[in-house]
Amino acid sequence: MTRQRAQGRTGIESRSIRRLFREKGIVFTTQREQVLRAVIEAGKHIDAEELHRRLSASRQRVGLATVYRTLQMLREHGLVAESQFGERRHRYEQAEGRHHDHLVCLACGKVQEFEEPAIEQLQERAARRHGFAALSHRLELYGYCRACGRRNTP
Amino acid sequence: MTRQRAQGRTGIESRSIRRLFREKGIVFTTQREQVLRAVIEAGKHIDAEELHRRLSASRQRVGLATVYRTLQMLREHGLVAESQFGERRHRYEQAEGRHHDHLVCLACGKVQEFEEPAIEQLQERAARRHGFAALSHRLELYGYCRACGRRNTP
DNA sequence: CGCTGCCTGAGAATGATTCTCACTCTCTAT
DNA sequence: ATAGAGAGTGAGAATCATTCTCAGGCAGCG
Repeated sequence: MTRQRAQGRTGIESRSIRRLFREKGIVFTTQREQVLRAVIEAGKHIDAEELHRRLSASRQRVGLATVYRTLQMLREHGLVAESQFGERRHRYEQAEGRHHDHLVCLACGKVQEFEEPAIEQLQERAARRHGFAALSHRLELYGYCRACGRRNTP
Repeated sequence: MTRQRAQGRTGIESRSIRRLFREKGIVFTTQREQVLRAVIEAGKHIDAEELHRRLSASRQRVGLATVYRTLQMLREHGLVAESQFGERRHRYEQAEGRHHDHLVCLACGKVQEFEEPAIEQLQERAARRHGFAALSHRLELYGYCRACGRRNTP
């Protein structure tokens, strides 16, 4: 298979993951390392089962229960982000420094990301107005992407 | 476009629901009437099972499967709105003319609604910038409500 | 009023996620 | 290093919201 992927973007060495975990107070195990690495390599919006499948195929076997446990733990530590696009299952991606939201196409299912800092500010303002201290949020727009929109709305 | 709604508060007569269904091309059944009426009477964020419980207690018995089927159908016709507040189950409410979003308290679980028309506009703009035709959206802010925030962050 | 076909209900099925618990491994203190 | 304590793991069972199945019912048209 392909070699250790692009060391620049996704090629986190074991040593740095170990250190990352230590900094966050997370006990290091190879399973946890594998899961985090797989989420990062997947690139986008992967679900637990697919993650489990990939891990079983290559590298070391990791139990499905552990995949779920680890994803939840990584989420609590802010290392992965969880979304749900009107589907039953959750999807995960590496938590970026900057937050982004999602455009979900109802026709082809494609999910694209977008950022709109102004929205974030307004959200914060709206929350504050209600005496609410917002920690995180989830914003998803449902509709038709460029390709499908052309097809469906003449 | 007739603004015939709010017959008092909950007192929608059978006749108007019948007509409403007809206008939407929905076959009228007493079960469907009961479900819609119960959602409206519940007032806020009720889930399918609770709805089923209430219907079984009072009025006519309605099967759980029918509750689910009907909720989905009413949602597709824009008569009820569905949300999911980080829980497993979905919650439903009467679809209002104006859209609103939700503030979900991570401590006490309380859900309050808010409106921020400016956010809606920005969303629309962001979507358009990506060639995306937005039909609906879902925005939830997670954090601490006024009461819980005082307790947790002194 | 009688068909035709959509609607309903009870229970089974589904499927994503969580739980259980015996066993294993990590980490810290020796 | 090493051992001991305690947290992590895996396989399968359990959970549980939701959907499916299909025999029997009604709605609505003619």
